[in-house]
Amino acid sequence: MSSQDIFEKSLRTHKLSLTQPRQAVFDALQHHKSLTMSELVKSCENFDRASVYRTAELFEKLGIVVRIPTGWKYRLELGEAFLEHHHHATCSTCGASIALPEDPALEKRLRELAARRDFTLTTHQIELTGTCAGCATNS
Amino acid sequence: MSSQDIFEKSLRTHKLSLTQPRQAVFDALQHHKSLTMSELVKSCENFDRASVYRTAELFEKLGIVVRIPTGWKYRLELGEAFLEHHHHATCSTCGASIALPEDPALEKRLRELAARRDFTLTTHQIELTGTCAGCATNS
DNA sequence: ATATTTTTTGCAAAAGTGTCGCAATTTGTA
DNA sequence: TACAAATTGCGACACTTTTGCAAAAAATAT
Ligand SMILES: [Mn+2]
Ligand SMILES: [Mn+2]
Ligand SMILES: [Zn+2]
Ligand SMILES: [Zn+2]
Repeated sequence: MSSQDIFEKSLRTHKLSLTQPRQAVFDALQHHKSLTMSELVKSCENFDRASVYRTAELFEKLGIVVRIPTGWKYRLELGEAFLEHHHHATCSTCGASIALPEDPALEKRLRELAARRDFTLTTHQIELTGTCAGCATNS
Repeated sequence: MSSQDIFEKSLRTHKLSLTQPRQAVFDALQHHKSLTMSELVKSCENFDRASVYRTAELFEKLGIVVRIPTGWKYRLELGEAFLEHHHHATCSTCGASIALPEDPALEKRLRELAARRDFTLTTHQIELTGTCAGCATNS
């Protein structure tokens, strides 16, 4: 089952139309791995800003995209149905967003932490902040 | 040494004035535990928006406040000189924010993860989302 | 295929967010 | 109290995001 299929199925399941702006937003997310809102708007310049915003909000509700907070802005990525679960480190000097390797031990630790507070975990977010290798060298 | 003392000392150390807007921003941060930018601006309505922004930026540089990315906005909290390092689980049903127990093993794991990408860690953020014990029972 | 119904879009306007230069005011110091 | 330096408030500006609504597109029924 291709990403496109999963995408279409998700819309169908929720009785939503597969429209041109929605396809364009999905394509942009597949092509670029990770986008800010303004990058996404630029990628969909044939369509109205408002439509892109509405689509992004909708996709987030459907779990098609996830919002990744990176310092002051946030980035959009395809959700877990399309990409492996992962976290990011954001360089506060150059703004680069670095995907981190999977770490099952870390994930397990989080589940245990939640369990200790009788908290039923549905999702979580980890964001590392600091300086990337490149910026550390050139300073 | 009170929080106020630490605050004043931080300003003095950097040869910065203790002004009315700065005190107001600090007070707001102490009173509310955690604020968005617009909440902070509202809390300091006697002062200009630009001053509040400039103060928030300054405080962040001094480490008096930390920026906590949550979803699409970010929140401001007093930094580690004023509050213990901690993370939260947020109940998506009732909105409760549950402080999590310290977990040195988790913190260590994060440092190791960063190291694997040659990333110099200055700070990090973890946010668990799910259902609290109370809401899980009443549903 | 075409008509009908429903959903979604584009537009235009407005509200919200963050930044900047500069004159006026406040602050620290003597 | 007076002076010099630091900071503020103002006003303007450049985005960014949200909203209502008529027009267009998409889904459904005929
Ligand atoms: Mn990623
Ligand atoms: Mn931590
Ligand atoms: Zn960098
Ligand atoms: Zn709850």
